[in-house]
Amino acid sequence: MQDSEISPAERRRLRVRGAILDAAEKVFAEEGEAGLSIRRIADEIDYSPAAIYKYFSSKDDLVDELKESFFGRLLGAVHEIVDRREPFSVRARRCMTGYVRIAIEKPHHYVAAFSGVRPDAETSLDARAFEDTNKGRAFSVLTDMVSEGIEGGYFRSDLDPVNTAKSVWASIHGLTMMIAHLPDFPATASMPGGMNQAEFMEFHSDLIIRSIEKTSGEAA
Amino acid sequence: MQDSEISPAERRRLRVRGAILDAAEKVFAEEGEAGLSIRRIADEIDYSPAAIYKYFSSKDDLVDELKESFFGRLLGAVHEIVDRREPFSVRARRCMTGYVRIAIEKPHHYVAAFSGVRPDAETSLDARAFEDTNKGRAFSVLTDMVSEGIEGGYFRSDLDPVNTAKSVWASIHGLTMMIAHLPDFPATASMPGGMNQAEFMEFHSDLIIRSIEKTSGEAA
DNA sequence: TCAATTTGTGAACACCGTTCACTCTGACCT
DNA sequence: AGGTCAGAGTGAACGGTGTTCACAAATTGA
Repeated sequence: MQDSEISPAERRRLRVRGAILDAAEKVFAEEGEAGLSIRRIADEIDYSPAAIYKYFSSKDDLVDELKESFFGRLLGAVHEIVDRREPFSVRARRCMTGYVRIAIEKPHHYVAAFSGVRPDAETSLDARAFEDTNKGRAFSVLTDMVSEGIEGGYFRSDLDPVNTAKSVWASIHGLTMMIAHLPDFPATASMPGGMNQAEFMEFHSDLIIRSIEKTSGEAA
Repeated sequence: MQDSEISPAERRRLRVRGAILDAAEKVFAEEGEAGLSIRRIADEIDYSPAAIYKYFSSKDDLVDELKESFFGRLLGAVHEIVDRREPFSVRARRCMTGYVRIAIEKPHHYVAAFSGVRPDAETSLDARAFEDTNKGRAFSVLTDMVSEGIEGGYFRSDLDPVNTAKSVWASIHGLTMMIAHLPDFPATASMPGGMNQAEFMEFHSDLIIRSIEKTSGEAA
């Protein structure tokens, strides 16, 4: 064991690396991927632009790490909701509204996290890799939630959990993207007394749940 | 009337403008917004880069026109579906699946069309402007469809058409974005016999419709 | 025919991501 | 202690971007 397994110079390296990520995170949150430049980060931490390449092999690499860590926080938040000791019905709802709520706290992050369209698309994600992603893990949480609902008799028993989870995810994702892209999404000028964001999130979640929940007169 | 109201030099101008848009459209469809550059367009039409600025005030302007015209085509296609002489139930379904199907024929266009996040977000769309947009008109078509469903007794009568249309739009939009970003979206390696894209679109639409349709034992 | 408007251009500006030869510092080994 | 060597950090450069501007060429109108 000697002393701490990892030490003197290694720590400095991690500190600088962290500073780069912090600076990038700050700029990214405020101005999005467009406002983020290597030179800008370098200015922020008083280094030369070239220095950053000693810590990240490319800007894409750096940004990927930002996205992944964001999705990690999102995953953690959703997980926390799902694991609560509460009736399934409230957990299911909060799982959806929570996803949207947390995601849109950092709209640029969320949008960017889904913009990983590789031009070639050559077997872009082979599921093995996908499940090693925070995005993949978030999907797993959703699948588990749906499975629990089916097994618990809350959701229709003729539904396939995986496909259902995908559909639910798509619907939630859609609302999130809408709000992220159209900053005052649910608002409508031609309807002054309309819903606010929170109310609409509830409304949307209601509809989603209604689409998969067991109809009243059905056997378990 | 003399001759054609608009003529000799004006036509040449429109022709060049069109050529620029065509070249841009081609590159954009193939390589997305990333691969599109003013110099690239200029090369394609054998003009100097500066020449383009005699026809468009900025690259954003040019791209906006591309997006708007794409959404116009999408709108037209959806409209065509909605206006068909068919039972409401099939029109409603095809309206959704058609939206997704046509949108993902040009993934780059669709994604870009929703990426108009103005950094300041200062009253970005004041509804008056929104309804003058093809995006806005597409939303109107959806609202009308929902209204028709409610009035015809197909959908729950306690639903507000505007908010319901927004929710449906969000869900459809979500699936479209999923497919656009994750090229082989519905696929799952851990589930070999999974649905293909078309099947999943039907499945997703089924769930959406089920969430808003009248439950069996209910009065009109 | 002459003047005026418009179309097109080449060069430049300021930015971008990235690379490379280079210096310098700090750790390690004898 | 001195010498070596990996690594951090840098300035300059390359090729790319959107955009501007003064200027030349062409087309229009009178």
